[in-house]
Amino acid sequence: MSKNTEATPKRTRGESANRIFKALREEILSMQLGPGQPLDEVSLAERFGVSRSPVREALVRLAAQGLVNTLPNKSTIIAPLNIEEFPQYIDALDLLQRATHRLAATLRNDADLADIDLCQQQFTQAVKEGDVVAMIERNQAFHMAIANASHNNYLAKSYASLLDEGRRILRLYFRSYNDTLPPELVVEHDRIIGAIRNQDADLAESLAHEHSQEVKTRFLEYMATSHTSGIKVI
Amino acid sequence: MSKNTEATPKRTRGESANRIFKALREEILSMQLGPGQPLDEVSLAERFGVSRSPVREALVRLAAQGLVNTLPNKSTIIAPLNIEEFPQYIDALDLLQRATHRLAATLRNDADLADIDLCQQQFTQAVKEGDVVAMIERNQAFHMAIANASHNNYLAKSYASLLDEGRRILRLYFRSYNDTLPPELVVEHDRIIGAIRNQDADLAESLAHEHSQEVKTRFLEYMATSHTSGIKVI
DNA sequence: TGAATACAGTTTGTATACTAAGAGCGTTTT
DNA sequence: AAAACGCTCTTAGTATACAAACTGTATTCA
Repeated sequence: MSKNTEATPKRTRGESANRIFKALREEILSMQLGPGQPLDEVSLAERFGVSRSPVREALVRLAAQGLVNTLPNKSTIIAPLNIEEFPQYIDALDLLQRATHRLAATLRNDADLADIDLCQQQFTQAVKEGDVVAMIERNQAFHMAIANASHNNYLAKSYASLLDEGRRILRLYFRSYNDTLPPELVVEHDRIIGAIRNQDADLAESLAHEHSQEVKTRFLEYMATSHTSGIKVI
Repeated sequence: MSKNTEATPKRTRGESANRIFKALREEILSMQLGPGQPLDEVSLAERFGVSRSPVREALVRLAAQGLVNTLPNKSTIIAPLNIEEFPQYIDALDLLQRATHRLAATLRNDADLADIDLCQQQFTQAVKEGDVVAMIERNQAFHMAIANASHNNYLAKSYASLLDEGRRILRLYFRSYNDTLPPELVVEHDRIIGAIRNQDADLAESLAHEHSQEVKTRFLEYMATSHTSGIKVI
């Protein structure tokens, strides 16, 4: 193993715990760190070139967000993603998505629209380049820009945590298709933008609903597919 | 066979941070610790008889829940509750409350109903005794029992964080009326229980909506009341 | 007199040291 | 030979030590 640490030379005081938190969070959400994988405090400290203290702070924050599970006196592991709760997840996502997108259509201002456009632009770019990880991230940013345009922090915060949870499932889903990206996602986003720009709340909610149901359908199809049917077991 | 560790009272290791977290959380939500009040790590460590390490862990977890704000290199303070966002808060609470209570009416089982009944019993007791802090806590437990009966962890978790946030506002509200408790709250809860027991989803949602709107109306009336109108300034 | 700076005190952020709780493995005891 | 005991090793939880940043005050200089 390389002894190369990720320690930054400037290391502003009070930022190292935050730095580790964001780095680990990104690796967990992008599935570079798989569910169930143990996280050792000492090796993390070595990797980031700090002591265990900021590492522990980062782990506590990750645990508070449900991204890792702390086994008392043993280790902390990447939180498993329980696929069996997927229908419930979609129900919750659908509700919050409809609510935020409907409110956004009513309450959005010019600055909100500009933010949304920018996110969509970056999303489109990621799809074009076939960068799945970036696409998932930009997709989340796009919907969060809309949620912020709803001007309801409470709904936006709940919605954000659901989108976080979903990033790992989406990663799993696209990975199963060798990371090919369907370009119709861009069109769907464009339609949502149009509804919000025209302040058509009913249409925005309806499109948000279709969008979440589409995710549900696609993922359930993927789950129903037998990936081992071509393998002879006897 | 492993030993029954629950029986041994010396399970202290690994619990002190959790103990401090729960104690501080309760004091914040019950407004014993007022918004804006600074929390000093050293005095907290002295108070709980531990070092700063578990205290810091508790503070980090509280910060993750939004109950305290960490000012870098300075202090952590109890998070201010921003009354100006109250209408947005009620919007969010209303949405999640309707969703969870509707789902609960459809999906509840006998164990759920027993839990809800127990919470309502404890809530009634607190109202009878005029114990406002206990009443607010039991009210939250009652609605969370219903949310758990919805069998959707994602919605329940979002709803729980909103109820947490609301505990402080409710405390503020009742304190302004010298902690007198209106007994009709018990009746409203009983009606909700009836709808859920009868699996009347529409009624359960409707009652949940009325319930949240009632909180909104009462609180806005309270906010609109001029508490200084009897004081001559000139 | 007023502003700027240096100094001291306080408190957080990080590093390190110490302790206890499990996990693995070998030895001992029937 | 099998189960129980104990040894060691690893790792998390806690305590303590040290360093950096912010606050306030007092002194100095214009």
